[in-house]
Amino acid sequence: KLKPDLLILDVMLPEKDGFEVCREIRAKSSIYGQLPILMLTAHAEVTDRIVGLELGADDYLPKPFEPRELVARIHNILRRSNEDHNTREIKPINGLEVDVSRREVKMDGKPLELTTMEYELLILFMQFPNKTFTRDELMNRLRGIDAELFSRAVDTLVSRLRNKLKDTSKTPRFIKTIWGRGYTFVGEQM
Amino acid sequence: KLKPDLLILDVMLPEKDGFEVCREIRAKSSIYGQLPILMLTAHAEVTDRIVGLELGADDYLPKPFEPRELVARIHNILRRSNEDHNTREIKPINGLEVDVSRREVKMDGKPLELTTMEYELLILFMQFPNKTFTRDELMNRLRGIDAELFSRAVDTLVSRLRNKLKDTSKTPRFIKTIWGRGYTFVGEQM
DNA sequence: TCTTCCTTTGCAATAATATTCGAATAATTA
DNA sequence: TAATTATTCGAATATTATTGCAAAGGAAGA
Repeated sequence: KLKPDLLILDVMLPEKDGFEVCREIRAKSSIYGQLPILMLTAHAEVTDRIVGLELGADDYLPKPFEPRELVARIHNILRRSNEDHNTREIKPINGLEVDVSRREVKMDGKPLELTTMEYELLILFMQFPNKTFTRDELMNRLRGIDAELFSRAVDTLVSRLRNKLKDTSKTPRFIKTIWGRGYTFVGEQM
Repeated sequence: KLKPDLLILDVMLPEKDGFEVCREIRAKSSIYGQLPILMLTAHAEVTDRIVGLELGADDYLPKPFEPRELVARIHNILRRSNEDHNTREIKPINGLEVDVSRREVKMDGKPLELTTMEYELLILFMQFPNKTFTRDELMNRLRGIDAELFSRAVDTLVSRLRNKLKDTSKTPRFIKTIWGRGYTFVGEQM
């Protein structure tokens, strides 16, 4: 599964036009509700630009354009969206709080020092509590597509994270092993 | 005192041009370093747009423009920059005091001589204690341009600032390295 | 305005660290 | 018992710290 940082959207599409796509994405406002959108179009008309921006595109670039300008605009959007992106909250679960913008993790109020991978793994888990991830899935989400199938790297990582969370596989407070399948992060208890 | 939310900057100014102003704002003043800037110009040249965006303007609108488009763009920029981009107090932290109006820094009561960059870096840090900045972010806010991705300039700067603060990376009193991510200025201790 | 001197800053090279992977081994579960 | 998972440790990899040097920038004086 892809996790896009930015959508470059051409207005000229075979089925429906880009405006429609843009509106739909913004309207559904699910996971991609805030996905930065850069509209690309041949129409240099002013009205088009207005429509594009009002529909919620983050920027608008008429064709033909200079590659350098495209790059500059992409940089610009990403820089801002990273700041916004960081605002996206992860709900505290079971005594664990994560502040993404500060890259700070607290367990029972005390700050926790995590390495890059440990941190990434944790926020991935916390974004989808109770979802069972296979090792493959985790590998792909954490490192891209080049997952070694027979690697026990994930186990190692989970082990280290558990260790820092003072969690154990036998009586898991946070990360539960789903035997023969993968791992899951336990959400709220009842 | 003014607390602007947005700066609309005309490129055609009597003394110096808007590009210069934009660059200076982005580079010199960390306080307004994040102020959204909308550049306005008669030059419809592509190169102008490139320059404007690379200097850190948030958007660019060539004259003549439709009032509706201006409004749409303003909306757009402000939506993205909901965060408080306004001046923040710089509170003394852990023995470090900064008097912005005098451009004076004191550590444990003794004055400290910092260069421009070191000073800017420090007040940027102190405005957002405990926030983790990536190198990119720091570069953008300090120099106002999209810096080379693989430059270690920030490391150098941090190293020098640490040196003057008598700080070390191993047992940081002020600037902590977040491995694989960037740096953070440690706020109040607990 | 030009020149000179001094400071600052970025870059590159190198040294120092931290992290991550994968194999080996121990432990656990079906 | 056979499979699967947990943990540990060293090697390989990735990232950061520091320092010297040259270029850029600024201030002061001619």
